[in-house]
Amino acid sequence: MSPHEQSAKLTSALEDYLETIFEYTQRQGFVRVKDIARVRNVKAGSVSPAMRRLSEMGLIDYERREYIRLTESGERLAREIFSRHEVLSRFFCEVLKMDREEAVKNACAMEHSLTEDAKDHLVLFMEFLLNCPFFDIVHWQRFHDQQMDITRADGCDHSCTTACVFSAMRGEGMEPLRRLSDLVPGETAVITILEGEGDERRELLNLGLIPGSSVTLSHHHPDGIHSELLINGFGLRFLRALGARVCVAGENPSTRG
Amino acid sequence: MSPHEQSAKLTSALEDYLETIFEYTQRQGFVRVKDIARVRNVKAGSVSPAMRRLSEMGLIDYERREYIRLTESGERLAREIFSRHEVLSRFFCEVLKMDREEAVKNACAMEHSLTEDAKDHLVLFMEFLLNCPFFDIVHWQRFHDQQMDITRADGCDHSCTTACVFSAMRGEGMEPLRRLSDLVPGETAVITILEGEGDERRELLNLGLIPGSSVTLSHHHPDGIHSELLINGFGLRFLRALGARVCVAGENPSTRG
DNA sequence: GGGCTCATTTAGACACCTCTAAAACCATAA
DNA sequence: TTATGGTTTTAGAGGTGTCTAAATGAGCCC
Repeated sequence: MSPHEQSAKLTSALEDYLETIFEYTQRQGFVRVKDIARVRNVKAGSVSPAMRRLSEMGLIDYERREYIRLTESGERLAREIFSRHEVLSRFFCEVLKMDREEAVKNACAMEHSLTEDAKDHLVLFMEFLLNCPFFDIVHWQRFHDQQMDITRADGCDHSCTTACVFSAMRGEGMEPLRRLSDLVPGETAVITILEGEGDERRELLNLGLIPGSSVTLSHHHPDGIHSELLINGFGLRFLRALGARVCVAGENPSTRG
Repeated sequence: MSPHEQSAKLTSALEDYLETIFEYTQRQGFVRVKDIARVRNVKAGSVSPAMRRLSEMGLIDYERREYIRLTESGERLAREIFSRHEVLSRFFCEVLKMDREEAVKNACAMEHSLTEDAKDHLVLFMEFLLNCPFFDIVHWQRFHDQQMDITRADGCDHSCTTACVFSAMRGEGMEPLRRLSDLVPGETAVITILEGEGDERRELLNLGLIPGSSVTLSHHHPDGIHSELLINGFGLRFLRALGARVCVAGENPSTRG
């Protein structure tokens, strides 16, 4: 009856349960333990105590063995949780152009830790993209598709294509791009493009070579095939051959201004 | 010595420990239990068993009561985890323009659930923004600052300003925008802008009124002050007065194409 | 060596979430 | 009314991660 602990923070598991209840009740008006267990892929024995706790918190109306319904405050909270889910999955799906399924999977896992502040900024950004004529979705779409094709390609080297696309976008014709491997000791630059495909590309990322990162080449290793560099203060020894796949710009590009 | 379970998936807590060890050893070459406990804000008694497990997995070199160092495979994995962290915090900070501290806080909490696929797409998007001349960072910056000022304002109604900014961006002069409250029963539209400030804006979001969402007005409630609508299949009763703060576009805007 | 101090480990508790298996409950059919 | 079958709850156990408090170890000064 009384909302005992309405202010207490929910655990992620309880948030998930509440969200499932919301989604289900939107369709049916009520849920049973069995439904929740099925949707959330757990056993009914795990759901039962969770319902008791949600009920004690005043978030659901629940008498043992009866239908489960949201209270008013429960629905408000559930919509709030669901809104985090929606913002994230919409961003992944519609802005980043991920597969719907993969987008939702990520959103489900990340939504519990998205702060209000982050949500505010993310939504504002999406509003901007939705309305700004200077963000040319056509270019982004084309670039995305082309890159994704490349990562799925059969090993053929498309780096020239990539450079082309970027050069065209920059309005610079076919002017050659500088590479990480071109840097001289002591020189600092910003990473702008990774040209690797698939796993090779991921290897670059996993080493910390992330677009937007500022890198300083410390020195070439005596072995002649490695170089040492500093990425945001972290040291890294890498194969110079790999560095040829990393494009850099001499000064901070416009996005950082 | 031997990497017993190198393939076993790490829990988030162990990932955090490994990441902390990485960051610390980059500066000092080694870490002690005490350092980790301080940085991660836990007691030494909690760190100890975690180090034993990481050691059993072959990710760190650790003899009881000695310094902690990463093994080769541990460092590789740590860099991979750190790369997820970097991608996310860079996105929050440099693209979404959040405060560095808040950006890192979110990244720390979300990094453990960012899949490879999501990271790929996010990085690709950042590459695009870094290089695309059609994404005019100046407009985004100005819009961001203006909106953020609005949310921090003292309650004065800036909706005209907001409309102005958007109209200018769309190159439409001062042509009036349609509102959610203007929809007639049965009509469908896409949410483009939320004009509320601070908590009012959040209330809209928490109800599910998210930019990009498709909404269909079901009917006006007999009480005259509420309306019922469908957002992506979910029902919602809302105050029509609130709907005046929500801008909509008749057809899918360009971002969805 | 003795004693001091600090770091680390261990042990015991608690919380949370999950599972399985068995018991309790309920509705419906015979 | 009784039997049956599906649903839900309970009980017990395991895994993870945290804490506190006490025990252990190591270094250092006298």
